[in-house]
Amino acid sequence: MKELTIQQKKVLQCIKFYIKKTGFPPTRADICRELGFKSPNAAESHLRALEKKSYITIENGASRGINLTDNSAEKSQTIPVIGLVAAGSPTLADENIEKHIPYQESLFLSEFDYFLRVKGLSMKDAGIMEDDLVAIKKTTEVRNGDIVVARIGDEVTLKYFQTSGNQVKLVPANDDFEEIDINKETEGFFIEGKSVGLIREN
Amino acid sequence: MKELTIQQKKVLQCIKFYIKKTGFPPTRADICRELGFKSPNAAESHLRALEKKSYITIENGASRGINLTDNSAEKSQTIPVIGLVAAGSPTLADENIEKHIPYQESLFLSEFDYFLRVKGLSMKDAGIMEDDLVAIKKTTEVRNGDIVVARIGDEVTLKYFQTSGNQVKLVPANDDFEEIDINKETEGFFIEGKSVGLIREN
DNA sequence: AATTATACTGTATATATATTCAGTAATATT
DNA sequence: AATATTACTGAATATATATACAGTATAATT
Repeated sequence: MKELTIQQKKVLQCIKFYIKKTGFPPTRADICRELGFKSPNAAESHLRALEKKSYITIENGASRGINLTDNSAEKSQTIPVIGLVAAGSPTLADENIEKHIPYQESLFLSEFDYFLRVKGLSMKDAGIMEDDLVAIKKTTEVRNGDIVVARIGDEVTLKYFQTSGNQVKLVPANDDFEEIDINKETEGFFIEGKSVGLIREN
Repeated sequence: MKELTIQQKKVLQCIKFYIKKTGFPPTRADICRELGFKSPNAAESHLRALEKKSYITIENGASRGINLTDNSAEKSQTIPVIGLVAAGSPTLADENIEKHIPYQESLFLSEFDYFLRVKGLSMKDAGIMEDDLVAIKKTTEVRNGDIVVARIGDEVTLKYFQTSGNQVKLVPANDDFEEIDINKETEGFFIEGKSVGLIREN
């Protein structure tokens, strides 16, 4: 995917905004009006550049024949799914991202940043099963009873959160697993976020 | 909402299809080509009729200035959420619908018809908790091991499905509940559909 | 040093498009 | 019985629109 120049980005944004506002794509003249160009050819050449870099397609001869490609879809419209591997941290780096799911505003009651693919059954009694997608909100502000994503060094786990004073308990929802007792100040210990929802795809 | 004539419905469908296909609305000539009219005025007058009945708006003077109104949006774009009450059947009748959720094509691996709001913990060990939303596909073709929505008279339950011969077992995923044994031909017994996914909103 | 891409203005024009007017005809409503 | 609505054909036209051509200028690439 070729990089866009600042002006080309502006034109692409203008097209998206125009479609959102009116329901149909802009003419060359519309783009000029929105962006302050004085010649329709300014819009024309930007459009051809965007076409060349395949952010749009242009139906030749048709009025308003601009079509956004899949490429040019808003990135913030999709949510990454991250695999929870035993000895890996759920970062938003590309290599950890399993796939993207189209974004949906009202899917859960609160906002969230990514989905975590669950491995293992340590939260079974909380109704969280293997391969479920847990919606994670990135935050360090968690309360007792929250289901949190905790990192201890390279290990990342999903557990109930319990704290008193400087001690933290990470409690599994499965008798076959043992709870983790750790000091808040421990090197490498970190709360990545908390669960705000769940999706099971089966 | 005023009723549309058959021809007006065809024109509205044509507009929707054209936008889906090309990304921008049709011209009068496009509509004529699609529907076999020989005069652009045929399209024009249908458009004005659709405008009058507020299924579309028309931006005068603009080419392809047709805009679908909220009225004309496809109803299937939202999914109903139905409450699973102890002594009530999950029908799609208005009084049973709790709310609507915006539709999302790729949310689960297969298609589904509605969400069922879970009451009780009879499927706890399958990771289905109180107030979860189970995505239900309406079908009678279910297999052993599927989680199904079964109706027995006025009662509706979510259970594992097991069959051999003419006998059906509806098995809970919780030792505190008892399994139901029933004959396929029993009066009032019906498989409403099966679970194909789950959402937890907490 | 030559070429290409970016970023425009300004003019011109073929044609794509909306839209009006004049009809015809069948059906529904008042 | 008169009027309005639906459902078109057919022709005409003003204008909306895409698009080419001629320039100017700067920055990046080969």
